[in-house]
Parts: sequence; structure tokens; C-alpha cells
Amino acid sequence: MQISMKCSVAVHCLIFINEAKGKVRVTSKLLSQSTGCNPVVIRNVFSALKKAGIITVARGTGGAELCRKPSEITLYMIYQALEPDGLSSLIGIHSCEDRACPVAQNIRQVLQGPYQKIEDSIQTTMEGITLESMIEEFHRRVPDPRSDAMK
Amino acid sequence: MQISMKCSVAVHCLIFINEAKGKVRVTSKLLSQSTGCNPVVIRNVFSALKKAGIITVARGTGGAELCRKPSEITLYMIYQALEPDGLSSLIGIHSCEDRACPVAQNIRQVLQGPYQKIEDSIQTTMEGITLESMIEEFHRRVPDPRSDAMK
DNA sequence: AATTGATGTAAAAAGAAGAATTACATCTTC
DNA sequence: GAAGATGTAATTCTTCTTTTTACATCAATT
Repeated sequence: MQISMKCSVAVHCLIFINEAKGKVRVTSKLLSQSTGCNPVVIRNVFSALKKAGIITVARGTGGAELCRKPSEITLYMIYQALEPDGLSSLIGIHSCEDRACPVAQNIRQVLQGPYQKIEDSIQTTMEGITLESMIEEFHRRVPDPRSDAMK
Repeated sequence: MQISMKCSVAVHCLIFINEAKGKVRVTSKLLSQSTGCNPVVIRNVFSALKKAGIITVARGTGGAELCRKPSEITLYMIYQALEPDGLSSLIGIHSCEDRACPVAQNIRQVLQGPYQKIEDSIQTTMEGITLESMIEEFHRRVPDPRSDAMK
């Protein structure tokens, strides 16, 4: 399983929610139009982000809002929210433990250390990337008319 | 696309080839029995490792051998040999550039930096893992009767 | 309280990607 | 030339991801 589109869709949603703050009510329909995904996909992303304590979603009336500061939301939090199995789902090992060959019987154990190192390095890198930094990058490309950046 | 079984199968093959050196001729059939994969899968792995200059395979008579020292073979080399598209295939971004929304138009660019960082960290970690270290780990679990480890 | 427009989920369907297999050409040694 | 291997294209089989359908629930408005 790759670091899938779900993750990039989630970042898309979060940036959108941040930009829309105080302007428009962010519904799953609105975001489905912006992302090109089905509204159900957005709602599932919402559901995951909500469970992770990243956003709140109003029932009935609708509308999503961040419930943390962008500087406190890391890419790793977002990824973990969407992928219940975490990074270990990123790596696959063939199964052959039941074979007579000693290599077959031990390959999983031999690979475990190296693969753990890879997962750890991904996690560390992801933890160093905040939503805030991505929003800043976005504003570098699309200056906010309200902000001082235009002066 | 995940860091797939192909990669773990390749490491399996390389350790096997190293262990078999001077003892038995390593054919695709033999490794298919050890790994549980179809011989064609093994031959495809062989083909990729051969192109990467990691092993040589004798035609006609058969038999694979390492053509580098295990200390010179990194996990990244192995991975790259098997995945032509490299690490970028590990991460997916939804496509929505054609939409009117400014977030949609820029999300790809915004994510590019962060995702590049992740790929770089994976590469660095993989480059630090050698076949030699994995063989050592294997021997810690299955002492080689020929080696001094048994004395 | 009925309507409207939204969320929350389960479940089915469609599509894409990975892996296994078949088939056959080619090669080397005996 | 027979036997046993590799090399590779092409097909089939599976599995996973993604999309879509369907419907229950909810909150504000009329």
C-alpha cells in the first residue's frame, strides 16, 4: 500500500479548510469539487481526521474546521489518521517460513531490522513537516489578498 | 506501489546465493523452492539484478553468482534495480490541476517539497543498509558451520 | 413537523496494480 | 540432438484501491 492519494487529498482538504476559515462553510460537496473526489471520499477523510482530533465537523448543518493550530499538525499525524496500519503497511515481505531452507526460515527476521529503520526515518521526516509549512508554501504561490504579503 | 515483495525476494535470493557459493549451483528452480515463488518470478528478479551489475547468471548451464562484495551492495541498489520508477512510485498525488480552485491548482507543487524530503530520507537509510549487514544478521541466527563462529 | 441540505457508514461495483502462470525461443553441456 | 537452464512476452488470477450507490441520521429553516 502506497502513501496513497488519500493522504494528498487530506492535505488538500486541510489547506482548503484553513483558507476558507471565516469565509465559506466547507462541506464535503464543496471539497469534492475542489479535489475531484467523490463526496463520500471526502467524508471518509473527514471522519479519519476527526478521530485524530485534527478537525471538527458539524453534523446536520455541515462544515469542517481545524481544531488545532497548523503548526501543531504534522504530516505524520495526517498520514497516521488515514492509514490505520501505519507505515508497516508500506513494506511487504513474502511469506516462506514453512520451507525447509534456513534462508527462508529467517528472512523475515533478517529484514525486520532494516525495514524498521526505513519506517523510522520516514516517520521522523514526516514529523518534521507541518501543515503550517505547507500553507506557507501555498501562500508563496497564491498570495492571500488579506495578508500583509501583498503590501 | 509499495516496497513490494519483489524486494524481499531479491534479498532472499542474494543471501541464498552468497551462502551457496562454492557449494551448489543456484538455479531459478532451486530458489523458487526456497522462496515459494514461481521460477519465472525468480528469473525476472535475476534479470533486474543482472542489469544492475549485482549478479551474473550463466546461460544454458544455469547458476547465479554475486559479482560484487556484499559490503558494496546496498538495499537501495537492490530496490532501484527492481523498481524502475524508483521511490517516486511510492507516493501518489491525486490529480486536480484542471479545477478552478487555487488549492487544486497548487497542491501538487505544495506537496512536492515534503514528498521529496521523504524520498530522500528513505534513500539515505537504504544506502546505509548493506547486503553484508543482512548476511551478518543471518549468520547470527544460523551460524555457518564453516566459519569461526562455531569454534 | 415537514422540508432541505448536510454528515456517517456500510456495502457493492469498478478499476488498477501486483503476482503467478503459461508458453516458447534460446542457450550450453553432455 | 537431448536435457536442463535462462530470457521474455503475454495471459490469467488476485488483491488492493478507489468510486459509487444507498440509506440512516442530524440540524436549521420554513
